[in-house]
Formats: sequence, C-alpha cells, structure tokens
Amino acid sequence: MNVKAKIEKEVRQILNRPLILNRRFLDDEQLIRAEQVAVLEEIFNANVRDREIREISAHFAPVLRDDHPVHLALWGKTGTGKTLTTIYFLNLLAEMCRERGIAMRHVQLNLSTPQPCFRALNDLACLLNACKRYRKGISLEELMGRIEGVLANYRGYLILFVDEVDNVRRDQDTFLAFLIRRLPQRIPAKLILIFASNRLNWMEHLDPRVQSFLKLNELIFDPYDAVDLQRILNIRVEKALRSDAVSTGVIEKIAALSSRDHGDARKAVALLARSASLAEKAGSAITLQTVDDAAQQIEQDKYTTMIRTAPRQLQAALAAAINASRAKKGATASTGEVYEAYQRFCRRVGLRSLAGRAFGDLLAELDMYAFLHARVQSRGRYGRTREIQLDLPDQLIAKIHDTILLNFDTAK
DNA sequence: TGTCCACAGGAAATACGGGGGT
DNA sequence: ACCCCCGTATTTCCTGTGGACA
Repeated sequence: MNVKAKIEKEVRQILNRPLILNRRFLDDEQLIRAEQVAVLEEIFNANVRDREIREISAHFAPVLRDDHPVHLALWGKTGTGKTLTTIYFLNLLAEMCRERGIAMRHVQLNLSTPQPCFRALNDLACLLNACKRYRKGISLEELMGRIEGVLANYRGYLILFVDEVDNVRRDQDTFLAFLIRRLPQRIPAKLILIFASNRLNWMEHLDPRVQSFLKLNELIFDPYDAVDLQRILNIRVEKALRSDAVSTGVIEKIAALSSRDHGDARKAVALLARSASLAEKAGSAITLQTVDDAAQQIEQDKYTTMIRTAPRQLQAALAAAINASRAKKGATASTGEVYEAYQRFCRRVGLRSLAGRAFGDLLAELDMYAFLHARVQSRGRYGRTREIQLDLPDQLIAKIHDTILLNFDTAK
C-alpha cells in the first residue's frame, strides 16, 4: 500500500468515528466573541463566579441611579475569568443602560503583551477613534490631547477596562497619572476605570501622588475550585464532543488535577482538548488513562516549548549537558566536562561560546527551570564542582535534544 | 596539619543595543 | 544623521572553599 492510500485510509477512519464534533469549543481562541459570551452565560448560569458577578453588579449599580461609582481593581491569577467576566458584565450593563436611556460607553484596552506607555495610549486613542496608529512622531502630550478631544462633548458614562495593567512598562506612572488624575478633570464624561492585574502588589510601586488620588474598590478572583471546573468542563463537553465520548469519572479527574495544580480554567479545557484528541486517535472514548497520558504530554510540551523559545546560549548549554551526560553513561558530569562539551557544540553549530563564568550562570538557570540538577560537590583533592545530572525521562531528553538541534539547523 | 585542586560565585569593568533628543 | 544615555549581557578579576592526599 503506498503512502497516499495509507493516509487516506487513516483520515477516513478518523472521519468515520468523530469523537470531537466541534473542535472550536475546545479552544477559546477560535471562538468568536458571541460564542464566547454564550459559553460564558451557561457557565454563569451554573452559579460559577456567582460572588464576583454579584460584587461587580453591586459596584456598578449606582450607574443606573445616575450616581458615579469609584474605580474598580480586579486581582486574580491567569485563567480565573477576570477578563471574560468583566466583558460579559459590561455588555449586560450596556444593554440595561440602553433600555433606560442612560448614555454609557465601554472600552476594553487589552495590554496582553508588555508595551511602553506610548503604545498603550495610542491603542486607547484608536479604540476611541481619536486617531490612527502611530509608530512614533507624535508626542505623548499630543496623544493625550487627541483623546481628550474626541471626548470633549460626551457627557455620559465612560467605562474604561484596562486589562493586565502591569504590562505597561517604563513610564507606567505617566500612563496611570493620565487616566486617574488628568483625564477625569478635562472631560465632562463620568469616567470609571477598571484595572485587571494578576499581581496583588501591583499598585505598591506606583507614584504615591497618583496612588493617593486613586479611590477604588477591590475585587479578588479566586482560582476555580474542582466543582466550578467540573461545571465549566461539562459545558464544553456537551458542545464539543460526541455524547458517549467521555467515560465516567473523567471530568472529575480533569477538574481535580486542574484545581490542585493551578485552578486555571483555560488550562483545564486544554487538558480536556488534549485528552479528546488522544482518544480520537486511538479510536476510543476518553478514559482515565487517556487523561493521564494527556497530562503527561502537556507537561512534556512545556519543556520542549520552553527550550524552543529560550535564548540560543541556553539551548546550547542544555545540549552540551545532554551530550556530556550521555558520554558519562548515567554518571554525573562536572562543570568542566559540560563546558568542554559546550565549546565543542558551539564550534559545530557556529555559535560564539561564552566565557566560563557566564556558562556557569547558564547552568544555574537550567537548574532553576528543572531541566537538570546541579549540586555543588567537593571532590577533595580533585577540586570543587557542580555535579550535573539530567533527571528527566530518557524519551523526553531525546525529544528536547532533537528540538534544539532542529532549532540550530533551521536557523541557518 | 597544610596544601592545593577546580571550580563557585561576588564585584567591577566593559561591550552592546535600543530609544530618545537635537 | 548623530550623539548620548541607560539598562542589560558578558567578561575580567578576584577571593573563597571542602575535603582528599601527602
């Protein structure tokens, strides 16, 4: 049988027993906003994030009475639903305001990646249709002016949701001082700011003058517990998978694993997705064993993706450690040996090798990320050195090694 | 008991690179 | 286009160290 026929057969087999009916519901990135909201609605209906929703509602209730609530800060780790809950609520609030004829606008400024004050302000200006996107050539002052300009005649509520505030680098104070002190004084709108952050102490190193000016309520999003996660997962299973795809106890297991490790809903759904695709490949339902396998795969993927995106020197150091450790057949290698392996590796792939001192720091870093163990050991007359030992499954080490080599090959 | 190995790891010097101002 | 400044990466230099060995 030739390759093409094999592939066709394989594909047909998978199509014949689709376990995953709607893959998109296993990956939030692929859902359009309306679908996200629909999923969310079901989650909230299942009483998940009930306390948070109630508190946000209480905070914003004055809007409907034409009062002016203070600002709001949301704390919580990633995947605890800060963003989605807020967006969902704001949409709802907008609707209620429309029904009552209250002027209300809301804008979400998403700072998902670290960026300077300029970019953040520029993004905000774009969202408000104040100007186009600039790379530079326009002063911060000018940008602020434009923003104030478009808002000059708007007298209703303006709710500004700044997601992941701590991503504003460098002159964070300038950015916040503008939002907190200057903007409210210069525009007639009733400005309400919502800050979301995953660092509890975010505000502590902030210009005290801005801090003292900032009056706000705080709301903490706790990590999801196992019960919440079960509800969330069940909704996904219903939407994405064939009804008999999941054996008993699987959802409970995924929820238990996830709540124990992180309480992050997105990661829990990712584990479900991985389990589903494994099961589909095997042509069976998702079993407890499948979940274990999927969890292990995800765990291993963490290592390979981390090393793939790591600086090249770090990759070279790890490759050297692997080579040296293989040469020693299981016994621990010393710093000097690994350093020699490292220099050989660098010569082979044409990378400038670092001095010994810097290389030592690389090893320390690899140790921190748990790619290897390096403990300082004195061998008496034979000096002091770190004993370097790889403590990952052989198969994973091989995978990491391949990844690094591939990285160096394709780079040229 | 003293010596000395083979590094660890701190401090200071220096190179690099990007951004901002003129 | 040019320079300056500053934060970061890397190098250079240095002192310290536990224990095997004589």
